Amino acid sequence: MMSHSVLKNGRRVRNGVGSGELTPVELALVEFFVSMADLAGLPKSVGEIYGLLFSSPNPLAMDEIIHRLSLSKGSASQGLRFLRSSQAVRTVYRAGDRRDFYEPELGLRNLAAGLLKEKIAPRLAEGAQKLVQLEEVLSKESPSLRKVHENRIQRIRSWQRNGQKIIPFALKFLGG
Amino acid sequence: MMSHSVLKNGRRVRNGVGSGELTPVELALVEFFVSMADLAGLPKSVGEIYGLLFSSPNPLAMDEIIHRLSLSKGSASQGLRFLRSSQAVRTVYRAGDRRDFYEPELGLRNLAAGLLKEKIAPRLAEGAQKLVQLEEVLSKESPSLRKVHENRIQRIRSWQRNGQKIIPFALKFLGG
DNA sequence: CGCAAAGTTCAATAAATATTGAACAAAGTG
DNA sequence: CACTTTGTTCAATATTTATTGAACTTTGCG
Repeated sequence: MMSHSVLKNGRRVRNGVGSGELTPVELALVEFFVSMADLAGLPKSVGEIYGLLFSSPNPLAMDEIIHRLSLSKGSASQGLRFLRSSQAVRTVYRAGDRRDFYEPELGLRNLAAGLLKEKIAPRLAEGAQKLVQLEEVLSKESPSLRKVHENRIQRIRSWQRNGQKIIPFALKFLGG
Repeated sequence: MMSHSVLKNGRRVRNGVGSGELTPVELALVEFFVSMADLAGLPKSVGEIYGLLFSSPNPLAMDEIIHRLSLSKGSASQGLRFLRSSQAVRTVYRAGDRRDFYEPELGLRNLAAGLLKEKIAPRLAEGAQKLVQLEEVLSKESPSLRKVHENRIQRIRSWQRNGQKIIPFALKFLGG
C-alpha cells in the first residue's frame, strides 16, 4: 500500500496523501489553528491535527496524520479523541478500509458548542461548587463582614446569570 | 508600624490586615477565582490576588497581599501589573501612605473588556496575520486544490466576522 | 482460532509556564 | 544628599502540562 513517488521541482513528493512534509498552504493553516488552539488553552497537537484535517480535501486516517505531522501515536489518539468528543471532527467510513477517517466540522456553531461543553462547562460547575462551600462558612463571620461578603457573592451570582444569558444567544449568532 | 497581635481561639491572629493565614471565606473566594483564572488560562497567582482583593472590605497594599498569600514580590508585582492593565483592579491612594492600595473592579463588563483587550485581541491579530501569509502562497497551488482551500479560508473569514459581531453585543449584555 | 492491523493507555520524559529572589531603579523623607 | 521604603526586572528554578513510546486491548479477517 505504498504510494509511488515522483520528482517535482527537484523535490521528492508523493502523490495522493503524501509524506511527512507540509506544503506551504498546509503549513500556514496548521500554524493558524495552532495559534487558535493556544488561545483556547488546548495543546498544540490538537491545533495541528485540526489544521491538517482542515487543509485536506479528503478525510484522513490516524496513521496519515501521524506521518504528516510527525506526531506520536499517543498524541494523535488523544488529540483525535478530544476533537471527536468536542464535535470539532467527524469520523467517516471508507469501504474496504478498517481505519477510521476523519474530517473537520466546518460549522462554527458546533465547534463552539462542543468546546463549551467539553472544556468550559465543567470548570464553571467546579466554580459554582466552590460558591456553595462558601455559603456554608459565611454564617460564622461578624455581621458587618458578612454583609460585605454577601454583597460581593451576590455580584458573582449576577456574573453567572449574565454569562448564562449570553450563551444561547451567541450560539444562535454563530449559526449556519 | 507593626500591628499588635492577639490570641484568639488558641491561634495567633493579628487585628486589622492580618497575618499569612486565610479565613475560610477568604480561602473559598481565593479558590473560586483561582479556578476561574485557570479557566481563562491565567496564572494561579493572578487568581489568588484577585480573590484576596475581592474578599477584602478595604483596599490592600502589595506587601499585605504578599504576606497573606505567601507570594514572592515578583509574582505579586507581575500579577498586579496584569490585573491593572486589564482593568480588573484599580489603585487607590491613601493619605500619608506611600504604597499603592488595590481594590477589585466589580463590574463584569470592564473586567471582560479588559481581558479581551489584554489576552484575546493580540492572539486574534496574530491569527489574522497568518491568514494573510496564506493568501500569498495560495496562488501556487493547482486550480482544484486552490478552489477547496479558497472555500475553506472563506469559512474562516466568516467565523471571524461572526466573532466580531458578537463582541459588542456581549459587552452590552454584561453591562452595568 | 491465530495473526495482523488499528487504536488506546499510561508511566517516563520533554517542553512550556509560572514562581522565586536577588539585584536594580524610583521615589520619598529627614 | 544619604537612607529607607516601594516597586520592578529577569535569570535561575520549580511546577505544570504535553508528548512520547512501549505494553496493552480491540477488531476484523482468513
